Amino acid sequence: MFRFPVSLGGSRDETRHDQITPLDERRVVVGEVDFFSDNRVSRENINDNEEDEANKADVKMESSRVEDNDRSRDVNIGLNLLTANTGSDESTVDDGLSMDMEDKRAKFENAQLQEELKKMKIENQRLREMLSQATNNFNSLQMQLVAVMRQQEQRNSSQDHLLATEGSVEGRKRQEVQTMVPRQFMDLGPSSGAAEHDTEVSSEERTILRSGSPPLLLEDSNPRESGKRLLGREESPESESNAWGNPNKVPKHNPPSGSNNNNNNGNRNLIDQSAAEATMRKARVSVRARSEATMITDGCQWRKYGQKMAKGNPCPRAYYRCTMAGGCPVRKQVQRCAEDRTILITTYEGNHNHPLPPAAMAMASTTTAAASMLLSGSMSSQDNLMNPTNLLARAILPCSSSMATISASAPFPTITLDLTNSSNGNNPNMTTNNPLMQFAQRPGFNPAVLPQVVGQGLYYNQQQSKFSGLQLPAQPLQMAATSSMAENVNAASAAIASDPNFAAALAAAITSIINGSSHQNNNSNNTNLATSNGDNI
DNA sequence: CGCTTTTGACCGGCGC
DNA sequence: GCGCCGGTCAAAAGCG
Repeated sequence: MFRFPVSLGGSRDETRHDQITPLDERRVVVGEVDFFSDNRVSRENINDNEEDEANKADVKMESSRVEDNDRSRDVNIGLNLLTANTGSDESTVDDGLSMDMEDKRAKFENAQLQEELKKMKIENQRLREMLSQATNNFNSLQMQLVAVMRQQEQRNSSQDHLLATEGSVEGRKRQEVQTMVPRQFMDLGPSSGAAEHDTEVSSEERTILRSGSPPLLLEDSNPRESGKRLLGREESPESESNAWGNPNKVPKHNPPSGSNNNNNNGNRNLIDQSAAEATMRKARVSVRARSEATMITDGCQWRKYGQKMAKGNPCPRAYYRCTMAGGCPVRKQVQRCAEDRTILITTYEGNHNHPLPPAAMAMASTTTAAASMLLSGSMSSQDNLMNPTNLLARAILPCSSSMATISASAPFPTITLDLTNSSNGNNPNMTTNNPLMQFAQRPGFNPAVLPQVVGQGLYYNQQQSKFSGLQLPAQPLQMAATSSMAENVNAASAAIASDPNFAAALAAAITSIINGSSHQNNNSNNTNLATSNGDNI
């Protein structure tokens, strides 16, 4: 087991430049875009610094707490064993033993003690991973709930008018019909020029978009159903083999559950974990950023294992694998945008199965959160990963019609975090409705640093073991309950400006996007968060 | 010498 | 069945 230097003042200049980890040193690539380089963070932002301090303190508390736990474990274990030892010291039976024997015994017991300690640490690690998994699941459900609430709110507001003008029975019927066929989002795609976006929209996707929406499944419009499905998916022992260990055998779609009935508790968690990994493997998080460098610096250690020329793009696509730990399933693809070669598109897949340095944690948390968010909707249907009722699609597509594409045939759901921020000027509304963009558009704020801001919020939460999920509910629900856009904006802004908990800010931001989408159906033609499920590289 | 990168071969999925 | 394509493998080369 190894520990990374916990330098959570990641957003401060001096820490970044003075405390470069050995890994960082090894991996410095000339000209890389360093998303997490602190000189990108405006020091004018006092709040950020204050939050850093606060989080630093929190993390310190956490680590000290962990140490305390370890100590307490030590004490407990030690007492048992040492008691025997002490007893032997006082025992008249052992009086005849030489000091040499005592010494050997002490050493032996010390070794035993250390062994025990190791086991406990491993167990502790395992428990933490389980807890993290549970948190992810919770987040997913939370997001679904928020989206459903928003939908209902939308329906209610739109139906109020209908009910006022028509008979109540007629209105109720219409409401039911709308509930059954929530296809307004898919319709937006082709009509709003999704295909014209750029080469990120594959020809396949264009075909799909032109050919119209695939049949919609109804389950996802029902919160209970989707929740059930989500749980069913997560609890189903999808596949025992680690998808990453054998990448070629990763099923592109979830096989029917029940293919494996090995449900003894010992394996259950492992199975759930591997199933979750396989699930996360399928979700991709794509980050677009302007960069002349060959690769962005995300704090992780990558090894290139392949390069291919992708169709429709003169720039080669490079494949990287995380090498920070053996068997880490995380991979990423790096490719330049065909239309604008200054844009570097990095696509992440999978979850790290090892501790990460703070800088890497930022991006990892961001991608994990995005993937979880994406999967919370898309994966709830076993029949079709890209069911258009996909939560994220529902949430985001209306306000991102020019960027978001949806295809029923593409293998992997992908969420795109667009940090190029190239067309903000075209849509001033977005700057007020999207707290992420509010962040990015602060004076002196480089949009490329966005993942750091978002990611560290999650990171801090995870490090505090309080977990973002446990803190997410308050604000998203609160936000979803408000119907006024101005309130949303204010709440989101306030959350970011004053709340040291960045995860809450993230939640507010996401919720704001979700809420904002309902107000921007007509005039929004860009966003910094888009979904697609094809290879949009 | 060990690690990383390069690059052609290979494999599986998918459409025709 | 065949070809295309994306993704991965693995041997060779490069590098410190």
